[in-house]
Amino acid sequence: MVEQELSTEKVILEAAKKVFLDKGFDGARMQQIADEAGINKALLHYYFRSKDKLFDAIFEGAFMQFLPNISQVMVSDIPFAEKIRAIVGHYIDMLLENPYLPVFVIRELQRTPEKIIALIKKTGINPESANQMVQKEVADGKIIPISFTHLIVNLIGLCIFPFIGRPIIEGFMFNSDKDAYHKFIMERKTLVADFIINALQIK
Amino acid sequence: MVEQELSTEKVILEAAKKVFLDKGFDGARMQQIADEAGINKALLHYYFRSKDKLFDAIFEGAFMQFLPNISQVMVSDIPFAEKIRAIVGHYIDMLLENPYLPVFVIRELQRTPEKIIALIKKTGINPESANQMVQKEVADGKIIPISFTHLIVNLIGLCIFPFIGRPIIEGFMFNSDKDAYHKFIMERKTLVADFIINALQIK
DNA sequence: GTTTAGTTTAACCATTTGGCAAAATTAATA
DNA sequence: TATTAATTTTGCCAAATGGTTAAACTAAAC
Repeated sequence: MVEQELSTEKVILEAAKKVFLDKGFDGARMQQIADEAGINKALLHYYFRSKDKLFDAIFEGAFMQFLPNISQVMVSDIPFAEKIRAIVGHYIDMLLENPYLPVFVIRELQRTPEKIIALIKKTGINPESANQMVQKEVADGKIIPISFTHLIVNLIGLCIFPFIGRPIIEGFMFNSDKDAYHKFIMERKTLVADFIINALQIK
Repeated sequence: MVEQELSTEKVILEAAKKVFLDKGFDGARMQQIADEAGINKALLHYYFRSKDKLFDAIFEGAFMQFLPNISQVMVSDIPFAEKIRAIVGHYIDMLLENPYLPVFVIRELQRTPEKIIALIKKTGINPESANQMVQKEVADGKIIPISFTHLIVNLIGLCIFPFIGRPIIEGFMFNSDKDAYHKFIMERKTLVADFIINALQIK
């Protein structure tokens, strides 16, 4: 038989993701997840023994989404400036679709840092190729001397802060004008890339 | 008579600040705060009727500390580049002394955004003078066209992300080498300012 | 018709917030 | 100094919250 509707497990995972993303582990309630999924609390435990296990089931995916995939773009055969534009553009697009992701990851990063470091290491992500790519640009005199770490920290910081600080930016700087905030984010897709490219340029 | 030791209220506030900063409202426990203060749990309720009230008592101060004081520097009579250096330098110094502050504020900003927007508005902070200052630089052709909002969002994002992302940067990029992380932050005091100044320069 | 997976109801129980009255301490007054 | 009043602190417990489990029920599969 064809399952036309989502399986219970999927429904739970989706509900859990929604609630955990919004409230964080400490703020989330099993009851709220059950309500969101349209089932009862006990069923959550039938599928995922505990709150912790349920959380783990959604966390890895969410966290992986959070990490920008730098390496792929960095080793591709396009000019350096285009690489920056591509990474920033894709990353901000992802953030537009998952605006709660940064706050969620940051919160959990503070709660269980070791667990998350272990997760990154497990994935085998390796910044070495991207690092060498950047250092070659530096050596060739194409960009100012800067370590890969500083560069990537700058890039991510510039991309995520508008999402992290949304309440302040939208509520205070834009007097709760949602459209103004959205326009602001859209502007940043090119503005941030240009900002970085300009900052890296040698005078 | 001279009170050589801190009053009970101060001790409680300090303990509360420490625990709330680390764990957030949802993660903090009254018992833990009492332990930290070396007093009885009931005494917390005697001084501050509820967890909410105790939280409010520490929040405003913490939040105000988080906001960089831009206006003061912006209207001062020094070259624009020096203003950027001053703001970034002071802000990173403050973050070095209060490394948990950004995550704390971000977490609570997500939990009760309205409350915090109201708080900012209450303080009467006004970005207008700083805004005009920046727009004059733009009009005079000293820097590229950029809105004050984009500029300040860039600046804050560049400053706070290394603190927010510390576990990843220190644990993953620097293989848990604390000294390397600290050196990295120190480098950023000048690097971030230079990065911004360079990015704003017209070619 | 028996077994099994999925689901619900109901309850349990640990944790945590918060209230209250008594005890202890400090300050004020006779 | 003794007494009284006010403040601070403690121990204890009520109430609520929230994660977890047990038991019962349903429906599908064999």
